[in-house]
Amino acid sequence: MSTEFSESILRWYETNGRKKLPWKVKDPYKIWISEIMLQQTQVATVIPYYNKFVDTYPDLQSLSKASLDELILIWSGLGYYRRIKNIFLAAQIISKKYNNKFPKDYQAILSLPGIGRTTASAISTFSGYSHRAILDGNVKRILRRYYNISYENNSKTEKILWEKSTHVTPLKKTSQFIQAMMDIGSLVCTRSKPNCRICPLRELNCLYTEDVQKISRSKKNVKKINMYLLTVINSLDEVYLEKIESGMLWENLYSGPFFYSAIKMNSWLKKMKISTAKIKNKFEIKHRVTNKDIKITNYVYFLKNNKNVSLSTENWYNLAKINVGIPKYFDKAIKVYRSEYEKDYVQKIEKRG
DNA sequence: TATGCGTGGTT
DNA sequence: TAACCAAGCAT
Repeated sequence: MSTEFSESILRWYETNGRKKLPWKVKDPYKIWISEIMLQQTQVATVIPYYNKFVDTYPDLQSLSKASLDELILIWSGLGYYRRIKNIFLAAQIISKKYNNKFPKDYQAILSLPGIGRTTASAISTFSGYSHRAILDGNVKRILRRYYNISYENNSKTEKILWEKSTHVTPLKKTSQFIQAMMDIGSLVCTRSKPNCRICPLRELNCLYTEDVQKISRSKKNVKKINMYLLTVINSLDEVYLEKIESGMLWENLYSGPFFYSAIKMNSWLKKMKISTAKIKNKFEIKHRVTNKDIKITNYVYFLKNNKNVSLSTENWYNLAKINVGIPKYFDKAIKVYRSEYEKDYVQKIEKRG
């Protein structure tokens, strides 16, 4: 164990650490929810989602009663929806196998769906159940700079980084230490323009001068995709939504029907007996996911009487308060539509500023 | 083991 | 604009 390293980090934490984040609590359930939300997601984005979540589901008992649809609704807009499905599955396991008490055993935590080594170690350590190192993006960046380790992303580098993290992580005040590392990573040892002047590792033989030349990684293959989206509205101000099939992007969320070719969209309209004369508006939305650049053309249809079409009567949702989880692009589409066609909505938006 | 998974943000 | 990153995990 490297005492000098950890003592320096812990001293910094005393005066500069983030000790008042909403999930700085003792409840392993709440710590778990926060750790899942924080996977690949920034603190500022998580805070409102976290507060709403623990307000709605304050404990494991309330969570275990929730349906997947309800959980997807509360997760709506946060992204990486597999995470909430795993929370749902884990809640069922905790309910049946652990009598609705969050497990204390590290291997038990690690075996829950959606929980890998870093998340298990963070939950376990923050809950006071163990004293383990983590290896998130912050810790990686600090260690790479401190030890001058290349930015290669292979299993060998990963192994070295885990060894280094375990090496510097103390067995006492472990919780404060790993929190401090993440705080330093996001506040001091930042990706661009790190503030070495105020870094606690400055006088500790940190090897950082400038980032080691990043290995020329294969060009990210971002695909440009056209998507054809249908926003079908009826005279009751309801919108037609379908559950997105498993295997698709955004599976289990709800959306207006969408297609990856205009031909398929048109044959769907024909099958549903929706006359193309009913089209009310058409506009474009740009939406980007990790490796896809999606140009969405949204076609708005208005049906005065939806008895003449073949759409199921079960799939209509109040436009002003859609009570199922929808992807961000559909939220964008609805906002554009409402701002153009609902005077009240426009006024509300203007009032809000 | 390289890739898919969402969204918001920076450079 | 395009590339890259953010409290990673599962396959």
